[in-house]
Amino acid sequence: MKNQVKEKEGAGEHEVFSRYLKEKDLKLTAQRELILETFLASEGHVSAEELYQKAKEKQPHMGFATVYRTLKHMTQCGLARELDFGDGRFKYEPDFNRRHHDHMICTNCGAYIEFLNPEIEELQEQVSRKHGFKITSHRMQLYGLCQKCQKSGK
Amino acid sequence: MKNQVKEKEGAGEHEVFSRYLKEKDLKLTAQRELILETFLASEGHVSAEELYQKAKEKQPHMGFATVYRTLKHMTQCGLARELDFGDGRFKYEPDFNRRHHDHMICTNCGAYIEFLNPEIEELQEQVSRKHGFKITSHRMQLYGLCQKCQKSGK
DNA sequence: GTGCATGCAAAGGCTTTGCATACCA
DNA sequence: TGGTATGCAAAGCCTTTGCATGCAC
Repeated sequence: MKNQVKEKEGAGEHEVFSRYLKEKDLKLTAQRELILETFLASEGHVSAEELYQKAKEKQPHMGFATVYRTLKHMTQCGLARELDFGDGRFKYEPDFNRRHHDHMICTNCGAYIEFLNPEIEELQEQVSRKHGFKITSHRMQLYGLCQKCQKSGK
Repeated sequence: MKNQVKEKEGAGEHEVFSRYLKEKDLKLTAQRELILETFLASEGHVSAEELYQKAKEKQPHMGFATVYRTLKHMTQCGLARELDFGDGRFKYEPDFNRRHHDHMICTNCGAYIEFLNPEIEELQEQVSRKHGFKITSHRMQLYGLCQKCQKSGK
Protein backbone atom coordinates (compact mmCIF):
# COMPACT_ATOMS: atom_id res chain seq x y z
CA MET A 1 0.00 0.00 0.00
CA LYS A 2 2.69 2.36 0.99
CA ASN A 3 4.54 1.36 -2.10
CA GLN A 4 1.53 1.92 -4.25
CA VAL A 5 1.17 5.44 -3.02
CA LYS A 6 4.82 6.09 -3.56
CA GLU A 7 4.59 4.65 -7.02
CA LYS A 8 1.66 6.81 -7.85
CA GLU A 9 3.22 9.98 -6.58
CA GLY A 10 6.61 9.52 -8.09
CA ALA A 11 5.92 7.40 -11.12
CA GLY A 12 6.18 10.18 -13.64
CA GLU A 13 9.29 11.57 -12.10
CA HIS A 14 11.02 8.24 -11.85
CA GLU A 15 10.23 7.53 -15.44
CA VAL A 16 11.52 10.88 -16.58
CA PHE A 17 14.67 10.34 -14.63
CA SER A 18 15.44 6.85 -15.83
CA ARG A 19 14.63 7.82 -19.39
CA TYR A 20 17.00 10.76 -19.13
CA LEU A 21 19.74 8.60 -17.69
CA LYS A 22 19.36 5.98 -20.38
CA GLU A 23 19.45 8.59 -23.08
CA LYS A 24 22.70 9.96 -21.74
CA ASP A 25 24.21 6.54 -21.13
CA LEU A 26 24.16 7.16 -17.43
CA LYS A 27 23.33 4.62 -14.82
CA LEU A 28 20.41 4.29 -12.48
CA THR A 29 22.03 3.66 -9.15
CA ALA A 30 20.64 3.17 -5.69
CA GLN A 31 22.03 6.53 -4.63
CA ARG A 32 20.41 8.37 -7.48
CA GLU A 33 17.07 6.77 -6.73
CA LEU A 34 17.38 7.54 -3.07
CA ILE A 35 18.24 11.16 -3.73
CA LEU A 36 15.38 11.56 -6.16
CA GLU A 37 12.95 10.04 -3.70
CA THR A 38 14.19 12.11 -0.84
CA PHE A 39 13.91 15.16 -3.01
CA LEU A 40 10.36 14.42 -4.08
CA ALA A 41 9.33 13.63 -0.52
CA SER A 42 10.62 16.90 0.84
CA GLU A 43 8.32 19.83 1.17
CA GLY A 44 8.95 22.74 -1.08
CA HIS A 45 12.48 23.91 -1.07
CA VAL A 46 15.57 22.03 0.01
CA SER A 47 19.21 22.87 0.01
CA ALA A 48 21.88 20.43 -1.07
CA GLU A 49 22.89 20.20 2.56
CA GLU A 50 19.40 19.26 3.69
CA LEU A 51 19.05 16.65 0.98
CA TYR A 52 22.40 15.24 1.93
CA GLN A 53 21.42 14.96 5.58
CA LYS A 54 18.12 13.26 4.83
CA ALA A 55 19.63 10.86 2.35
CA LYS A 56 22.43 10.09 4.76
CA GLU A 57 19.90 8.86 7.27
CA LYS A 58 18.98 6.07 4.89
CA GLN A 59 22.42 5.50 3.55
CA PRO A 60 25.11 6.60 5.96
CA HIS A 61 27.88 6.50 3.40
CA MET A 62 26.17 8.95 1.10
CA GLY A 63 28.61 11.55 -0.12
CA PHE A 64 28.13 15.24 -0.67
CA ALA A 65 29.43 15.08 -4.18
CA THR A 66 26.85 12.52 -5.15
CA VAL A 67 24.04 14.79 -4.00
CA TYR A 68 25.40 17.68 -6.01
CA ARG A 69 25.98 15.54 -9.06
CA THR A 70 22.51 14.10 -8.86
CA LEU A 71 20.93 17.51 -8.38
CA LYS A 72 22.64 18.61 -11.56
CA HIS A 73 21.10 15.73 -13.43
CA MET A 74 17.67 16.31 -11.96
CA THR A 75 17.86 19.94 -12.94
CA GLN A 76 19.05 18.95 -16.39
CA CYS A 77 16.04 16.78 -17.07
CA GLY A 78 13.50 19.21 -15.67
CA LEU A 79 12.73 17.44 -12.40
CA ALA A 80 14.29 20.09 -10.22
CA ARG A 81 14.59 23.81 -10.38
CA GLU A 82 17.36 25.85 -8.86
CA LEU A 83 16.20 28.63 -6.61
CA ASP A 84 18.47 31.48 -6.02
CA PHE A 85 18.47 33.00 -2.59
CA GLY A 86 20.59 35.86 -3.72
CA ASP A 87 23.23 35.11 -1.17
CA GLY A 88 25.25 32.67 -3.19
CA ARG A 89 23.45 29.61 -1.99
CA PHE A 90 20.94 27.52 -3.81
CA LYS A 91 17.85 25.65 -2.94
CA TYR A 92 15.99 23.25 -5.14
CA GLU A 93 12.35 22.56 -5.68
CA PRO A 94 10.53 19.87 -7.65
CA ASP A 95 9.67 21.17 -11.08
CA PHE A 96 7.93 18.30 -12.83
CA ASN A 97 4.40 18.77 -14.05
CA ARG A 98 4.33 21.97 -12.13
CA ARG A 99 3.27 25.20 -13.68
CA HIS A 100 5.98 27.72 -13.77
CA HIS A 101 5.76 30.15 -10.89
CA ASP A 102 7.71 32.85 -9.15
CA HIS A 103 8.35 33.66 -5.52
CA MET A 104 7.72 36.20 -2.84
CA ILE A 105 10.27 35.91 -0.10
CA CYS A 106 9.69 37.26 3.37
CA THR A 107 12.88 38.92 4.51
CA ASN A 108 11.83 38.53 8.11
CA CYS A 109 10.76 34.92 8.51
CA GLY A 110 12.09 33.47 5.27
CA ALA A 111 8.69 32.30 4.02
CA TYR A 112 8.70 31.38 0.37
CA ILE A 113 5.36 32.13 -1.26
CA GLU A 114 4.71 30.94 -4.78
CA PHE A 115 2.67 32.80 -7.29
CA LEU A 116 1.95 32.85 -10.97
CA ASN A 117 0.92 35.80 -13.04
CA PRO A 118 0.37 35.13 -16.73
CA GLU A 119 0.13 38.82 -17.51
CA ILE A 120 3.62 39.38 -16.21
CA GLU A 121 4.88 36.44 -18.23
CA GLU A 122 3.30 37.91 -21.33
CA LEU A 123 4.85 41.31 -20.67
CA GLN A 124 8.23 39.69 -20.22
CA GLU A 125 7.85 38.18 -23.66
CA GLN A 126 6.85 41.50 -25.11
CA VAL A 127 9.71 43.39 -23.57
CA SER A 128 12.27 40.86 -24.74
CA ARG A 129 10.88 40.80 -28.25
CA LYS A 130 11.29 44.54 -28.31
CA HIS A 131 14.99 44.08 -27.57
CA GLY A 132 15.42 41.19 -29.96
CA PHE A 133 16.12 38.98 -26.99
CA LYS A 134 15.04 35.35 -26.85
CA ILE A 135 14.05 34.24 -23.37
CA THR A 136 14.78 30.71 -22.34
CA SER A 137 14.00 31.13 -18.67
CA HIS A 138 13.57 33.74 -16.03
CA ARG A 139 13.69 34.35 -12.35
CA MET A 140 11.58 36.80 -10.46
CA GLN A 141 11.65 37.25 -6.74
CA LEU A 142 9.76 39.81 -4.73
CA TYR A 143 11.32 40.59 -1.38
CA GLY A 144 9.37 42.03 1.49
CA LEU A 145 7.21 41.14 4.44
CA CYS A 146 4.57 38.47 4.51
CA GLN A 147 1.19 39.13 6.06
CA LYS A 148 2.09 37.46 9.34
CA CYS A 149 5.28 39.41 9.83
CA GLN A 150 3.60 42.70 9.04
CA LYS A 151 1.05 42.11 11.77
CA SER A 152 3.53 40.91 14.33
CA GLY A 153 5.18 44.30 14.36
CA LYS A 154 8.69 44.31 12.86
CA MET B 1 38.43 70.39 -17.19
CA LYS B 2 38.61 66.72 -16.73
CA ASN B 3 38.26 67.28 -13.03
CA GLN B 4 35.27 69.48 -13.49
CA VAL B 5 33.47 66.81 -15.37
CA LYS B 6 34.34 64.28 -12.75
CA GLU B 7 33.11 66.58 -10.02
CA LYS B 8 29.89 67.15 -11.81
CA GLU B 9 29.26 63.52 -12.44
CA GLY B 10 30.08 62.30 -9.00
CA ALA B 11 29.18 65.20 -6.76
CA GLY B 12 25.91 63.79 -5.54
CA GLU B 13 27.37 60.38 -4.96
CA HIS B 14 30.35 61.69 -3.06
CA GLU B 15 28.11 63.73 -0.85
CA VAL B 16 25.83 60.81 -0.17
CA PHE B 17 28.80 58.69 0.68
CA SER B 18 30.52 61.11 3.04
CA ARG B 19 27.24 61.91 4.72
CA TYR B 20 26.60 58.23 5.25
CA LEU B 21 30.07 57.70 6.65
CA LYS B 22 29.77 60.60 9.02
CA GLU B 23 26.42 59.42 10.22
CA LYS B 24 27.84 56.02 11.03
CA ASP B 25 31.00 57.42 12.56
CA LEU B 26 33.03 55.93 9.78
CA LYS B 27 35.98 57.57 8.17
CA LEU B 28 36.45 58.94 4.70
CA THR B 29 39.71 57.45 3.60
CA ALA B 30 41.69 57.69 0.41
CA GLN B 31 40.88 54.06 -0.38
CA ARG B 32 37.18 54.53 0.03
CA GLU B 33 37.23 57.55 -2.21
CA LEU B 34 39.28 55.75 -4.80
CA ILE B 35 36.98 52.78 -4.80
CA LEU B 36 33.90 54.95 -5.09
CA GLU B 37 35.41 56.88 -7.98
CA THR B 38 36.54 53.77 -9.75
CA PHE B 39 33.11 52.32 -9.27
CA LEU B 40 31.33 55.37 -10.65
CA ALA B 41 33.71 55.58 -13.59
CA SER B 42 33.17 52.00 -14.61
CA GLU B 43 30.60 51.15 -17.20
CA GLY B 44 27.57 49.30 -16.06
CA HIS B 45 28.38 46.24 -14.08
CA VAL B 46 31.55 45.39 -12.25
CA SER B 47 32.59 42.53 -10.09
CA ALA B 48 34.52 42.97 -6.88
CA GLU B 49 37.47 41.48 -8.71
CA GLU B 50 37.31 44.04 -11.51
CA LEU B 51 37.00 46.91 -9.10
CA TYR B 52 39.93 45.60 -7.18
CA GLN B 53 42.08 45.38 -10.30
CA LYS B 54 41.22 48.88 -11.45
CA ALA B 55 41.73 50.42 -8.04
CA LYS B 56 44.98 48.54 -7.68
CA GLU B 57 46.32 50.32 -10.75
CA LYS B 58 46.10 53.59 -8.91
CA GLN B 59 47.07 52.26 -5.55
CA PRO B 60 49.13 49.11 -5.80
CA HIS B 61 48.69 48.14 -2.18
CA MET B 62 44.94 48.09 -2.36
CA GLY B 63 43.55 45.01 -0.65
CA PHE B 64 40.70 42.78 -1.61
CA ALA B 65 39.05 43.08 1.73
CA THR B 66 38.90 46.84 1.45
CA VAL B 67 37.03 46.59 -1.82
CA TYR B 68 34.50 44.21 -0.36
CA ARG B 69 34.08 46.28 2.77
CA THR B 70 33.61 49.43 0.76
CA LEU B 71 31.14 47.78 -1.58
CA LYS B 72 29.10 46.83 1.47
CA HIS B 73 29.00 50.44 2.56
CA MET B 74 28.12 51.70 -0.88
CA THR B 75 25.31 49.20 -1.10
CA GLN B 76 24.16 50.20 2.37
CA CYS B 77 23.77 53.84 1.45
CA GLY B 78 22.10 53.23 -1.87
CA LEU B 79 25.00 54.05 -4.16
CA ALA B 80 25.47 50.53 -5.39
CA ARG B 81 23.19 47.67 -6.17
CA GLU B 82 24.11 44.04 -5.98
CA LEU B 83 23.39 42.08 -9.11
CA ASP B 84 22.97 38.41 -8.86
CA PHE B 85 24.32 36.32 -11.66
CA GLY B 86 22.55 33.29 -10.36
CA ASP B 87 25.77 31.36 -10.05
CA GLY B 88 26.78 32.54 -6.63
CA ARG B 89 28.77 35.50 -7.81
CA PHE B 90 27.87 39.13 -7.62
CA LYS B 91 28.34 42.17 -9.72
CA TYR B 92 27.60 45.69 -8.71
CA GLU B 93 26.12 48.62 -10.53
CA PRO B 94 25.70 52.27 -9.61
CA ASP B 95 22.28 52.83 -8.17
CA PHE B 96 22.11 56.49 -7.30
CA ASN B 97 19.51 58.62 -8.98
CA ARG B 98 18.88 55.78 -11.34
CA ARG B 99 15.47 54.50 -12.12
CA HIS B 100 14.91 51.02 -11.02
CA HIS B 101 15.36 48.53 -13.81
CA ASP B 102 15.68 44.83 -14.45
CA HIS B 103 17.96 42.73 -16.60
CA MET B 104 18.10 40.40 -19.52
CA ILE B 105 21.15 38.21 -19.41
CA CYS B 106 22.56 36.50 -22.46
CA THR B 107 23.54 33.00 -21.45
CA ASN B 108 25.93 32.78 -24.37
CA CYS B 109 28.00 35.98 -24.27
CA GLY B 110 27.08 37.24 -20.82
CA ALA B 111 25.63 40.54 -22.05
CA TYR B 112 23.62 42.35 -19.42
CA ILE B 113 20.78 44.33 -20.95
CA GLU B 114 18.79 46.70 -18.78
CA PHE B 115 15.12 47.33 -19.17
CA LEU B 116 12.26 48.85 -17.32
CA ASN B 117 8.64 47.97 -17.64
CA PRO B 118 6.24 49.93 -15.46
CA GLU B 119 3.39 47.60 -16.29
CA ILE B 120 5.27 44.67 -14.85
CA GLU B 121 6.10 46.68 -11.76
CA GLU B 122 2.45 47.51 -11.34
CA LEU B 123 1.43 43.90 -11.73
CA GLN B 124 3.99 42.90 -9.13
CA GLU B 125 2.33 45.30 -6.74
CA GLN B 126 -1.07 43.91 -7.55
CA VAL B 127 -0.06 40.33 -7.10
CA SER B 128 1.59 40.99 -3.76
CA ARG B 129 -1.36 42.95 -2.49
CA LYS B 130 -3.51 39.99 -3.33
CA HIS B 131 -1.33 37.86 -1.05
CA GLY B 132 -1.12 40.46 1.69
CA PHE B 133 2.58 40.74 0.98
CA LYS B 134 4.44 44.00 1.25
CA ILE B 135 7.22 44.35 -1.33
CA THR B 136 10.35 46.20 -0.38
CA SER B 137 12.40 45.21 -3.40
CA HIS B 138 12.52 42.75 -6.19
CA ARG B 139 14.78 41.11 -8.68
CA MET B 140 13.83 39.99 -12.12
CA GLN B 141 16.20 38.48 -14.60
CA LEU B 142 15.35 37.10 -18.01
CA TYR B 143 17.82 34.56 -19.29
CA GLY B 144 18.24 33.75 -22.95
CA LEU B 145 20.04 34.79 -26.09
CA CYS B 146 20.74 38.34 -27.17
CA GLN B 147 20.17 39.40 -30.73
CA LYS B 148 23.80 39.06 -31.69
CA CYS B 149 24.18 35.55 -30.36
CA GLN B 150 20.98 34.40 -32.04
CA LYS B 151 22.32 35.50 -35.39
CA SER B 152 25.75 34.08 -34.91
CA GLY B 153 24.34 30.60 -34.78
CA LYS B 154 24.79 28.92 -31.37
C1' DG C 1 34.29 -7.07 -18.34
C1' DT C 2 33.90 -2.01 -19.38
C1' DG C 3 33.00 2.30 -18.12
C1' DC C 4 30.39 5.22 -15.42
C1' DA C 5 29.31 6.23 -10.32
C1' DT C 6 30.67 6.57 -5.76
C1' DG C 7 32.90 8.27 -1.54
C1' DC C 8 36.39 10.43 0.39
C1' DA C 9 39.34 14.17 0.68
C1' DA C 10 41.34 17.85 -1.27
C1' DA C 11 41.04 21.75 -4.18
C1' DG C 12 38.37 25.85 -6.06
C1' DG C 13 36.21 30.33 -6.29
C1' DC C 14 34.46 33.99 -3.99
C1' DT C 15 33.89 36.39 0.30
C1' DT C 16 34.78 37.36 5.13
C1' DT C 17 37.54 37.67 9.31
C1' DG C 18 41.68 38.37 12.43
C1' DC C 19 45.33 40.96 13.60
C1' DA C 20 49.12 44.19 13.79
C1' DT C 21 50.04 48.50 11.84
C1' DA C 22 48.65 52.94 9.79
C1' DC C 23 45.89 56.77 9.67
C1' DC C 24 41.73 59.94 10.01
C1' DA C 25 39.27 62.96 13.06
C1' DT D 1 45.48 60.44 21.03
C1' DG D 2 41.86 56.94 20.34
C1' DG D 3 39.47 54.24 17.56
C1' DT D 4 38.61 52.94 12.81
C1' DA D 5 40.58 51.36 8.42
C1' DT D 6 43.89 49.00 6.01
C1' DG D 7 46.53 45.16 4.05
C1' DC D 8 47.91 40.85 4.29
C1' DA D 9 47.04 36.21 5.03
C1' DA D 10 44.29 32.81 6.64
C1' DA D 11 39.87 30.96 7.36
C1' DG D 12 34.93 30.08 5.74
C1' DC D 13 31.35 28.53 2.98
C1' DC D 14 29.43 26.20 -0.61
C1' DT D 15 30.46 23.59 -4.55
C1' DT D 16 33.38 20.96 -7.68
C1' DT D 17 37.09 17.83 -8.93
C1' DG D 18 40.52 13.87 -8.69
C1' DC D 19 41.23 9.36 -7.90
C1' DA D 20 41.02 4.61 -6.50
C1' DT D 21 37.45 1.42 -5.83
C1' DG D 22 32.75 -0.35 -6.61
C1' DC D 23 28.90 -1.44 -9.26
C1' DA D 24 25.31 -1.24 -13.18
C1' DC D 25 24.71 -2.77 -17.61
